[in-house]
Amino acid sequence: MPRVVSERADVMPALTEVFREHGFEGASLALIGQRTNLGKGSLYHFFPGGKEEMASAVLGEIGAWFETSVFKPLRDENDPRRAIGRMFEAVDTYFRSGQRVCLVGAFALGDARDRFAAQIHAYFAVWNDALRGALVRAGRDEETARTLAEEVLAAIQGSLVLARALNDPGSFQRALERLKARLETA
Amino acid sequence: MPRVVSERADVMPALTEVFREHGFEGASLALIGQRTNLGKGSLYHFFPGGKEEMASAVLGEIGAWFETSVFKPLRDENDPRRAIGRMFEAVDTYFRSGQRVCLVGAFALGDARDRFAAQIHAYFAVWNDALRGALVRAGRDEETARTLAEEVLAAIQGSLVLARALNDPGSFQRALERLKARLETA
DNA sequence: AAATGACTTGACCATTCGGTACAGTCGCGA
DNA sequence: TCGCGACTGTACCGAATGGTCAAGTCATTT
Repeated sequence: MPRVVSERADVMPALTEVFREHGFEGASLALIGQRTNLGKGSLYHFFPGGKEEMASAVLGEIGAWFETSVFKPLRDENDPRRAIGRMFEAVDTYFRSGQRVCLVGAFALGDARDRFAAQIHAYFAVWNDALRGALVRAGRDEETARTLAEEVLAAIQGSLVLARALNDPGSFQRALERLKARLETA
Repeated sequence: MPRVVSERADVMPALTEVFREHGFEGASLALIGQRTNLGKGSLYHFFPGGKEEMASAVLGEIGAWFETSVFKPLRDENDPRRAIGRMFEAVDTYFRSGQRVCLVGAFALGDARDRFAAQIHAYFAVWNDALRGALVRAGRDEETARTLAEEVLAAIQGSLVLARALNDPGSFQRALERLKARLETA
């Protein structure tokens, strides 16, 4: 039998995909095991806390990715308009132009909401804040920026729901285009 | 022991709430039984197809409610602006001003997507169509109406996600106000 | 009053669940 | 070369899962 020494990081992509496709309750250890090519022994070696720790790690990784690829640029980049443009690019890539679902959003709507409330809340709150800040730096007044940021987040999440429900990724792409256009016009 | 003769319709509200709160996988028969005050025997008497038929019935009832309370008025009412206003009222009531989640949206994002693809698709497609039609009758050109309808549906769904994630029903209410304002300005 | 049939109960079934235990297998530092 | 510790597969656990079923209980019909 092959000994494939792996580390936690190696299984994260597969783990993420399983939770994204099946939700928390739907992702059984059996399924996780076969998708990661890891026995329960290994799984519990890397995640002593079991399924809950696995899901939490996935949320953490997603949060970290967005932090470096989206939130931080929104806060730090000199040109806020450029940062916002990059945000849309990153979002489009991440959600595979609407073919992928937002795990955090799915968790928020489902039964995993309470269990991971803090991480789910943080994801959206931090994004909202970073975007609002960038909009202010781009010249919007505080109130408009607040409204716009909330609107953008909701539109992204909602269009992902629609894309998935109607089996039409175009819903997501069109939403992104609309949002870009709206944020560009001063 | 009390004999409480019930019919299918009596258990629908409780059934709906269980699926809404726990999703398809998360709603166990034990949970369903205690929330409906019905033993498995009765449950299987009313829904021979088991959990799947229960969830399907719930989706059907939701669809029917929206059909008579939202879609049909959008299509048939003489004054399309009035119909749209009523749609927002109905939606606000139905989702308890953002404290309730959209079961159809939650199913669309989760693992129940494939199982109930047809019903999920129909819900959004019919709504989209009815709203687009009303917007055209209200004076919008075909293309604007199509875009606006899609935008409204996505905004509603997205703001429900946000409301739930941020634990702030206000996200939903503000979204509804914004949408109302946007659809009123010709 | 007997029969019917919708409704209910609770025991029961095989399967799967998340999780544990443990006997290994190997890479690596001493 | 030896032993430690990281890693892995598998057998196993009790509980819970979705689902079945026989044996009722009654209100209604006849």
